[in-house]
This record gives sequence, C-alpha cells and structure tokens, in this order.
Amino acid sequence: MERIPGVLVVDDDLTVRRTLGMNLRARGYTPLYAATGEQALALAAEHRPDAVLLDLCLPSLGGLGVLRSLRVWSEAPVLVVSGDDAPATKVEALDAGADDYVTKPFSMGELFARLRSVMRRRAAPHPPPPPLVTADFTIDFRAERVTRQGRPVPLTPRQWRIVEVLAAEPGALVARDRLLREVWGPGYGTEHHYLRVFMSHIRRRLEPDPRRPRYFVTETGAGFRFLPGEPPGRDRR
Amino acid sequence: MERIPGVLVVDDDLTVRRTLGMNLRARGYTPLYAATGEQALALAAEHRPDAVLLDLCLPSLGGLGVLRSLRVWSEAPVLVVSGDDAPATKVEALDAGADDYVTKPFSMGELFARLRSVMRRRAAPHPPPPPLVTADFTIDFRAERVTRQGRPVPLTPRQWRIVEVLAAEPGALVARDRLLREVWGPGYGTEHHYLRVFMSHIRRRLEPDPRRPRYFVTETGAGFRFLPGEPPGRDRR
DNA sequence: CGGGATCCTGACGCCTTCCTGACGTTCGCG
DNA sequence: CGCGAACGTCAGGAAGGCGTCAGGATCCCG
Repeated sequence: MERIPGVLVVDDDLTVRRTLGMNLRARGYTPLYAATGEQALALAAEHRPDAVLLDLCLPSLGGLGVLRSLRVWSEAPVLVVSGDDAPATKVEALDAGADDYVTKPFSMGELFARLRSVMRRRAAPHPPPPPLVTADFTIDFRAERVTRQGRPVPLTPRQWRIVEVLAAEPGALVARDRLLREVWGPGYGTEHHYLRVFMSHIRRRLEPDPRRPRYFVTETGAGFRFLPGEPPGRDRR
Repeated sequence: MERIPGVLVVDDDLTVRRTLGMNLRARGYTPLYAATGEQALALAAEHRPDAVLLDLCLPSLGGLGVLRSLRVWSEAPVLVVSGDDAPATKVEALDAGADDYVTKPFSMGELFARLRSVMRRRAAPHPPPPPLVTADFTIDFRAERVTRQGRPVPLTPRQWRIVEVLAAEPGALVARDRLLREVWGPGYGTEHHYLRVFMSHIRRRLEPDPRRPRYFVTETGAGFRFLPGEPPGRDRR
C-alpha cells in the first residue's frame, strides 16, 4: 500500500483553492481544502498531510497564527503563498517555521519545484526505516504492515499506527498521553482506555502468548514499550 | 563543543563574496569562499560546511554542475542565489537538489531568514542525554529504564523518577524536600518516610549489596546522593 | 438500503502501585 | 554504657490501573 501524499491547501479564495487543487491532483497529490485557519488546523490534525500550502491572508486567525499553532506539534513542510513580497513579511513567516515563501503571481512549475524541494528535505531525515524482524513477526515500515511467516497480519489503521509508533523506538518507553497524541491526534491525551482496548487487539494478533506479552509490554501508570527480541548480550551506547 | 556554523559562499564576483561574507560574519556564521566550481567542491569536501550559498553563473562547471556533484555525497543545505528569475531555471535548480532559490536583487534579511529556514531542518531534534553506565547497571534516560547485564530492571514510575532525578546530578546531594517535590510534585516536602521506603525498594533492585549501599547513599538528616562507579577520571566528549 | 469493518463506550474481575503503621537497627552523644 | 533520633525493612489495605468482553454508533461500499 503505497501512500499517496496529501497536501493541505489553505486559502480563503475558492478560485485559488480550485486552481491549486486541480494542479495538485494532476501531479499525483491528493489535495485537502481549508478556507479558514481553524478549519486548516482541524484538518491537519485529523489527516496529517505531507505538506501544507498556506495563504497568509486568512480571516481571524491569520496565516501566521495557523503556522505557529501548527508548529507546536507538527513538522510537516509548510510552503507559504502570499501576495505580500515585503522582506519583513517574508522574514517573519520563515522564522515562524515556514519552509519556503512564494509571492503571487507565481509559475506553477516553480511552485511545484519548491514543493518537491521542501518535501524531499522533510522526507530525508526519516527515510524508510529498515524492516524490524523479531522471532515471531516482521514490521515493514515501508509497506506499512506486519507479516508473520510471510503472510500479512491484518491490522486496522489505528492498530498499525500504534505498532508503528512503538516500534519506531525499540525499548523506549512511550508515555500514554504521547501515544494518544501521535495516533489519535493533538487534543487527545487522557483517553487511556482506548489504548487498553487496542493493545488487547494488537496482542491477540501478534503476541505468541497474549496473556503474557513479550513484545508489547505495559509500564503500569506510565505507558507502553516495544521490546524487540532480547539481544541479551550487549547494551548499546 | 559548540561548533560555529560554517557557510560556503560560491560566487565569481569578488564584491558579492565580500558583501555576503561580511553579513555572514556579522550574524555569527563563519564564511568560506570559492570563486569557481572546482574550488567550491574542493572546499566543501574538506571543510564540510553547514550550508552553501551558490551562484548559478559560474565559469566552466556552472552552478548546476556544482550542485549535482555536491549532491552525490553531501546533504548540506544549498541556497541558490541567481540573477535569473525564469521559472524554468528555478525548477531545474530546485530539482537538482537546491533547497531554495533567491533572485538578485534580494534583501539581506530575507536571504538570512531563508538560510535559517533551510538550516533549521538539519539541526538535531532532541539531543538525548547519554546513558549513564556503572559497573553494575546502565541508566538509559532516553528509553527511561535501567538495564542490568542487558536485561531491563523493572521499576515502578515513582522508583524510576527518583533514580532519574538523583542520577541527573551524579555525586550531588539532593535534599529530601527537593526530591519529594520533584517526584511527588509541589505541595510535598516533609514526607521523608516515603523516601525511605522507596529507596529501600530501589536498592534491592539495583545495589549489589542492598545492606551496604554503594550507588544510592543516604546523607543522614539531609538527603540522598547518587554515586556513579569509580571513575573520577574523566568523561569523554 | 443492507452488510461489514472499525472504532468508541461501559462494565467487571484481577492485579499492581502506593501509602501507612509497626518494629528492629544503626549511629551519635552525653 | 544508655538513650533517642533517624534510618531500613516488612506487611497490610485502599485506590486505581489494567485486560477483556460485549453492545452500540458510525462510516464506507456495493
């Protein structure tokens, strides 16, 4: 399942949204639309787009407000599109966390070249991590699935996300509230019960003995931990 | 070791090099200069700059040639500075691996904002404190656990917090009331008995001889102290 | 419109964690 | 040598977390 990159288009002008969306779709991206800052933040939290095209002229919150709010929890590349080409404005936006700044009018070719550039950069630090192999199953981050003896293990989207987040840092404790935020989105953090239910399902599918978890262990009162098969020899540094 | 960021300036015009260099120095960067493509590649290979300001109009090799050669082995952010603002040229440079493209004339403020933006992504996200290794166990702050001969030592949340606070300042005396506040929260400070009980549990799990504590020692009437193993020698870095 | 998959929610029994009090030990000091 | 204060250890009990199940809401797709 090769994920298609989603791009969030934030602009209060319907015509602009439509134009950008058409071009995005033509180039293989899946556009998401937001007309206001609030809408943009809600959509970003829910869909985790791979990039954001952000107009600075937005009602109420303002493009800069959206950018700053987004940067609290997201590292997604943000490309600012604005009619204002004053250096001071550019500096402000870039220092607020924008990855690039394009002034209208612009050429579509340039816009997409810049989009490719910022997405290339963001993708680079997290290259497809190599598959994680345990004695009982293999976690394939690139294909986004778990296989057991060659056969794929059916996991629901939420279940996969939990496995992915935990296995991204083998051995590390992932606090309950952090796990909730990473899987369910910002705004979550106290719904510990969700984790218990989903962990139960995950264990039933992956653990050799679901009663006594070996890979997905609970740290009571704290969070969860993924333990790859014991490499009992050395401790890393 | 607080490295000062080095920036390679590639331009065949001496005046431009000088202007950029002065501004770079004024903002705390250390400039390196190259007038030709060959020189640029040689300098980049030798000094590994943290960013590159690259003019496209270069003799022989050309700015694009430099960029492509650089990208074979380097991921350093490259900011192209050019007088050519044709979209086709921009697209070509960006797709060749450039991180940004600025057309002359430009404002210094904008240039440096863009430079900060591309360098920001290269910065280490979270420098984790290195694990603390003793003769008997290893305290892994990142994973939030203690391992003994490679095997994790089960600690309850409170127990871990106490170990974490004490081990954060090896050798230092941590007063009882401060420890209570840091672990139990503000509002605590007089419940010395809690500490005795928990310290007892911690020692049973970590000390080679719990009767005669070697790592977690009590300072009667004052507080506690974590003593890492022998080495008053020196720690690396 | 119907069926299936996914997710949220509540209920229940089990188990861990933490607080608490009691008791023995160590250490300093007169 | 005797006393008291602070410390270390142990066991019990309340509180809350955990794992599991089942029922209902929602959404997608044919």
